[in-house]
Amino acid sequence: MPLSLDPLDEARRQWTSHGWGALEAMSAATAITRANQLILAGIDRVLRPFGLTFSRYEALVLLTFTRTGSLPLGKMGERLMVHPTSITNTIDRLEHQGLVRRVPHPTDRRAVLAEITDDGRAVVKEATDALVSAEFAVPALGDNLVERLADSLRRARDSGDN
Amino acid sequence: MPLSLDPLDEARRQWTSHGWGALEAMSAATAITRANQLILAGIDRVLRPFGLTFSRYEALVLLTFTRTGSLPLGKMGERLMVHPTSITNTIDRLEHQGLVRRVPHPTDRRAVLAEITDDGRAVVKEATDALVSAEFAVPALGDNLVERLADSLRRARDSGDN
DNA sequence: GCCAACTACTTGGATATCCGACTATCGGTT
DNA sequence: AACCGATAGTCGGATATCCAAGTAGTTGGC
Repeated sequence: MPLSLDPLDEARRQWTSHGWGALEAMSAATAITRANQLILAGIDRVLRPFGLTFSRYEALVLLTFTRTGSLPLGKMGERLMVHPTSITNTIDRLEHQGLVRRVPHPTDRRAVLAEITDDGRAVVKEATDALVSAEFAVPALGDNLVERLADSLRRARDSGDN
Repeated sequence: MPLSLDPLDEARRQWTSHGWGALEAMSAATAITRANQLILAGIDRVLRPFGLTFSRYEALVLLTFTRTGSLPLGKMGERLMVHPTSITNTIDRLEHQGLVRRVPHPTDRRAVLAEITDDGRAVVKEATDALVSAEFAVPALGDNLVERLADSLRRARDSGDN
């Protein structure tokens, strides 16, 4: 699935000729959006045989990285930068798949811990091998787009008033 | 909504200490995912007062950039790199809002053109002004993340076998 | 000129995400 | 000790996205 740069270039051309501003920021935003679409599609395709999506995979990896194999849902949402309700949904599905289980927090009765199961650990291991082999679908972007994206971001930073 | 780089750094540290591979590709994929979450959230917040999402805004801009103010749905899906069914959904909503209308393709009776309305043109103009003022939410990433993201992408390109 | 293969779009079903609102619990203040 | 604001998670509703499958129309080969 090669990305033609034409749409991005065409957008820059049209944007300029309409006299609209913030060209670099627009380019950066658009490039990130497209790159995300490509990478997410590629990663999800690699993960499908394991019955996982990138969201669920990320959640499992997070649990793998803790000493106890468990975390409060809220902490997971913070780390993954998603809304609390998204984590509830993610853990619902992982729990239904038997890859994590909900356990009560030992000291805070409001909180719920997600704890990875043995099955969960096994699946993460296999899925990680597959993702590493696929270089996380980043190569799917192609040298050109990676370079272009990096350039756009640098220029947006340099020209922005942030 | 500042992004702490800690989660990304922490992921790199843990990933390395577990002896997992494709570190740069993983970092690039994760950084793009996070950047996309931030930018999309920022842009959608700017667009909400206009009753638009980024998807619908992009579709309207695409139509604005054509001579006739219209395009076949399939072409739009190609340009925006989304599945045909997503465009159907997007145009459904825009049509319901009165910002575009479906018109039959003059020569191909399979195809459907989406044509921007006067209301659509007016809304795009206002929304664009707002987005330009907000620098497309790219500044929300912060200098650090933009630089880090650009670096990750470059290193992923250099270390990848693509 | 016909039929098979292809193309354009839509429909139905699934997942992920957000927001607003709600319940339960915690903790500091008075 | 009681209360009240803050916190943790869940529920209902909305949007965007994909995939599989279906319908309608087009086109090329024979």
